[in-house]
Amino acid sequence: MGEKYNKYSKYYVAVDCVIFGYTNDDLKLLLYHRGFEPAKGMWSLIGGFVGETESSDTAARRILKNITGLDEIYLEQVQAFTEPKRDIEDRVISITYYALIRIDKHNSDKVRENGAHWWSMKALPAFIFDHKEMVDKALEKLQLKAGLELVGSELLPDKFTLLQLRKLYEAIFQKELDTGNFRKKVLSLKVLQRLDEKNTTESRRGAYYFKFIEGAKEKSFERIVKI
Amino acid sequence: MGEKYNKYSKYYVAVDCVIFGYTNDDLKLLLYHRGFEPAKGMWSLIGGFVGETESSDTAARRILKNITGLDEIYLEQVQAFTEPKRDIEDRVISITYYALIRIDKHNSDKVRENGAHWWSMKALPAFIFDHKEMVDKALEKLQLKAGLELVGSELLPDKFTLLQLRKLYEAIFQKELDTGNFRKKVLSLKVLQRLDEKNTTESRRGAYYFKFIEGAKEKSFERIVKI
DNA sequence: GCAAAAGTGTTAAAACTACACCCATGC
DNA sequence: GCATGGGTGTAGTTTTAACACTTTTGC
Repeated sequence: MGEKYNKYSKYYVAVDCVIFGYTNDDLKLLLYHRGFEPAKGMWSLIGGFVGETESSDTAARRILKNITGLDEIYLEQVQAFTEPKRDIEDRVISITYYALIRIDKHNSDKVRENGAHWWSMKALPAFIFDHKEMVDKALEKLQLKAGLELVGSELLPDKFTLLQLRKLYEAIFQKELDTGNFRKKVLSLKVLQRLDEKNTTESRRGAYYFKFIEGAKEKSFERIVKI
Repeated sequence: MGEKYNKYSKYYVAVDCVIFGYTNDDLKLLLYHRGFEPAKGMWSLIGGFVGETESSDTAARRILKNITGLDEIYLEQVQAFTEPKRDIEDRVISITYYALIRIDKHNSDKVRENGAHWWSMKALPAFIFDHKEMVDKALEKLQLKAGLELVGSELLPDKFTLLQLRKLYEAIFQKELDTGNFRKKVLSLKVLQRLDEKNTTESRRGAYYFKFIEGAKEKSFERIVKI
């Protein structure tokens, strides 16, 4: 390696992942419990250091695979957090990502082994360092995405009802949405296909299942929810 | 400092700034000419390394102040670029920012001394490393911002005509906008105040100058240009 | 008089919003 | 029969988009 830069300092570089999942009408985050001082008992995002041969994207995928068993996770960089004293131990630059996880597909034993737990977004615990800020930024970014294109295939089971989809959107935007209007908006995008099968567990009448049409990306930047 | 992390590697951390300015109906970028091999003759964003006591935000402000003489620049983080081999010399993580500069206010002598030049977005030169990608991402982010709130105070002189504002928007979105509709949309936001003074240099008839009303933030997330 | 930008007006289509209302079914 | 979500319909308003037209003034 060259030595042109050696009057400058180097720092540790880590990734932290805001892992969103969705079950039971509830948007959730996968978090680690911190079992040692300092900040023992608080919760942290799942993260790790960036290795010498990998990009931060690759590192995030490695870490996510490790803990959830899943490949091909939807992943987006949020931003870098760089305050010199953000980590108590030493200077660490954190590059934050958010990930969308199908809880029904992930390896829950592995998660448990690793000491991670799913927390509802409605009642999050105390975070270490600047992790709360990371979560806030990640949610903002998720809202931006969900407002411009229909998310769901990354979070819902393969087949789902429009109630489930609406509840997901309500969880993401943390507000209630009109049943009829949401339905019309979503169906107008032509990315969902109705199946000949009904879900009868969530309502008396039963609601048709829908699935995402393979490869049918809605025309970009349709507005789904006004933010 | 602690030694808990010392089995991990450290890397150089730099910031690169995509500096937007606007003059003569033209959106511009401030770039450095690279005077040495490798990649001699190509152009690079303006950047520098992050010091031990500063965050990347602070570093970006320091570098911007150095080259433009300006404090209080509008600055937003774009994202981190982390490919292991993105820099030829050694591994450097780049945290990319974009900045909006009032060209009429900046110190152009200083810029010249530093070997920087303004390039029109319409005809950009060849960039080193991944700097082209940084510019693309920065423009996307600027479009997102400009689509949701009225930018201009950061790029235009204190008083400006609606023609100038529209030309700025056309430069940002790289497409033509309807005169009448743009005018109505922009004025409906109630953030501009018409002055009793006309600009007669850009049209025969003369156009009223406008200025931004101090502190009048439009209600957040109005849509100005559909993206 | 012409060109060029300033500024206003018109109109149809599309999108948004807030509802009302009937349907199907398990309890 | 009633509560619950499923699903459709409607009506008023707002927003968008395209473009016509009138004004002003230097050349």
